[in-house]
Amino acid sequence: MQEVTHSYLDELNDIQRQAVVQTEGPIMVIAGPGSGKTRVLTYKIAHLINIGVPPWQILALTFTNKAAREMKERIEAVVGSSARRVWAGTFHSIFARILRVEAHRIGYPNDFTIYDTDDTKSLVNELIKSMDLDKKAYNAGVIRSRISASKSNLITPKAYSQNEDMLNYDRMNRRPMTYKIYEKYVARCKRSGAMDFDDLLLQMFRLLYENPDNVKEKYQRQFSHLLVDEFQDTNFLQYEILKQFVNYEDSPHNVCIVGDDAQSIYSFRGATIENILQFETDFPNLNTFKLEQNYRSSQHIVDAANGVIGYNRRQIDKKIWTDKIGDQKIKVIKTISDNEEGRRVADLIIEQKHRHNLSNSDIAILYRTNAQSRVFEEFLRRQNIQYRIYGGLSFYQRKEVKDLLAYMRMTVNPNDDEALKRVINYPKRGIGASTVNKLLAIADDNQVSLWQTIPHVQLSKRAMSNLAEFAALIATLRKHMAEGKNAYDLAVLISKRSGIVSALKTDNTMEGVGRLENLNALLDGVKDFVENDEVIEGENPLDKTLASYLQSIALITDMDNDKEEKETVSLMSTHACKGLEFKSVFVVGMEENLFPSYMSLSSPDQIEEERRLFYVAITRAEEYLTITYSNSRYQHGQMRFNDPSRFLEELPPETIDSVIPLKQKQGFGEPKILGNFKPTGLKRVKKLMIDPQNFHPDDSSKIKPGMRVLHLKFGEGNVLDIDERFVATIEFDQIAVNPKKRIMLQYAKLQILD
DNA sequence: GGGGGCTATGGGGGG
DNA sequence: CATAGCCCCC
Repeated sequence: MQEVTHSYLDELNDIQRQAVVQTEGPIMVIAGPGSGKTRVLTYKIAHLINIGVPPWQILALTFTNKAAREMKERIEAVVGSSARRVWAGTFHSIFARILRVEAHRIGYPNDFTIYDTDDTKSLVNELIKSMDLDKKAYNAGVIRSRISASKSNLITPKAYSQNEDMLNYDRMNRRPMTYKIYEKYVARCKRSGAMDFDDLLLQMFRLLYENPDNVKEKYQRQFSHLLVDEFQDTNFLQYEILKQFVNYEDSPHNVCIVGDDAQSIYSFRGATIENILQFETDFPNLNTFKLEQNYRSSQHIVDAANGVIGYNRRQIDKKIWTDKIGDQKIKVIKTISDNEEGRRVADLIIEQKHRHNLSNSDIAILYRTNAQSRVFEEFLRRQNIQYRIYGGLSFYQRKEVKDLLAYMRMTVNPNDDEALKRVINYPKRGIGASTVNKLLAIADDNQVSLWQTIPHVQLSKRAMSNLAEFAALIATLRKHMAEGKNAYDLAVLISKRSGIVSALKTDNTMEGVGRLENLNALLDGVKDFVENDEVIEGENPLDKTLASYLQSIALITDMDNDKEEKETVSLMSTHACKGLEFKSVFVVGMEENLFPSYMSLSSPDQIEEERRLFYVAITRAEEYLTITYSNSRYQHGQMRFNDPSRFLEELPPETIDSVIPLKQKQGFGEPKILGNFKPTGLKRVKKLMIDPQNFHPDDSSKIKPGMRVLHLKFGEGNVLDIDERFVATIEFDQIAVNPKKRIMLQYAKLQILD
């Protein structure tokens, strides 16, 4: 009725608009690459808010934090700051947030630890060892993924132990005790007050399904409208949770899923396209919208993508088209070695930048495996081209960072067995494997955490006193936490008291210095967290506890860092590139055994998934697409000779520029590092409005309405109002979107200007 | 219990 | 090639 008055609707094509303005009932949007999918999602949410749906009743589940953040920013540009109260985030982060409030209802502490992949692997390894199993047959990674897959399909340890198919499969692979490891694994996580990534989904499901204190109705009422992005990448469990939210008596089924079967690339972690088909069955009065116009790529790229994906058998019928002008064909380049490939790509980047006036940020290099990034780094560095690697080892996975985080985890939740194992003897305090094994045995007998066994263990005098010292350390840290110290003060205290800092200070090697820098970067990050003083209207008051900090970082990935950073060439895996676009894209390493991966060659389904992955990669390009492959490359430490990828033959010939003949060049000799590049991971790039040197915050109790003040991040502004909770409303001059910020004076760093 | 040096082994994508 | 795990010696 009022839709005509909303100007953003003019920015949509007919189909997009129909999908946006239908605000009731189930909707499915099949969205080809570059078809304005994000635009539909964001405008749909903006539209819901405009017609009066409270933002906090909207739940939007995305695939990455980055996608959620961008979506929120774009909604905010349309409807203002109320957009921030939309529940937008990844499945994992949204459910973690809910579980922080509700976990006690299903037998977990609300301050539960989140185990990352390393933690779970270490736990599985420990169980394999303690059960005296052959660790060749029982590969921790394989067992871990069996457990993960079981959870994702709602198969409990009990169901597993009664499932003849799964047992047979394990027997055939000479690991019949897998079910037992699974059972012990679950018990261990439980008594450690820990959830792994799958638990964030599984326990969320349990919470809704078992429905203690009618908690399900609470969330069904709260979330009146659900939206799911990248639905093709959801697994069985995620879909079951979705249905728990949506299916109840007289439910309006306000659920909108957006996805593209052709871009389903995560079956290895349980994603299933079946969910799309199932959705059509489960919601028969569904309206389906197909977005087929591609606004991103030029004709040849779209033709190539259509050509390639046509080789897949099963797919939802659609035809992607574009009216973008441009006769740029796809370049396919063959090189003699992986080194040569790196050099050619770097040279071409220089050339493109000059010839087409591109900047670094217009360019991406996409590879199948993260290990391929090395040669490109090397040559980009030589050419003095700024770059950034996304993915790979994230900052939070570095050893020294994990060590300090483990102490923080122990402080928040001392029952966290994995954290305890990590730090009980780091820095060295004379508590070795035999002591830990004793603790493990007692813990197992009594089904308690390692921490809880400490008062009961019998050891030699010396071991006892070492152990008592460790326990006292943790108890002291916990005392400080109970006294209300904020996360930063605690983190500094922990880094000193634990001895981590002094241990690293004695190491004067380059590595040691780097580690210390990383620790400081971590502490800076905690400081950042504590000093963030912006209040989001209607949200809980700012929580600066260590537990809250740990929660805030548990689910961030390498993709989420440094969003402000520009002017770098992006290097990332083909998986990580989903949802992004660049003027110029290089898809490298197009060889058999690499892309498609040798792991996928035996199964037609997996080859099809590799093809979809290639489809995703090439559709990132707006204007220039360059594909390279190499005659030879170092793989697994030795020289390999792979054939060109089968996917190259599937590119329609008329979309390809003549294959550029291989040019032999002399080698460069020893690589010379030209400097001026930054190591990845430890940067903390925050846009500051002013030079911190010139910033001298005043006592915030002196701040009064009408004053002119300076804020480190937001710049100059006028204090409009201060309410009874000492939250100031300040309008900042240089903030374009929503210049009025709510700042909690308790944490505020403000300098008075007049 | 700690540390150094050697051997064996595995090496995909990510929340 | 990188790392985990093992053995041996202190």
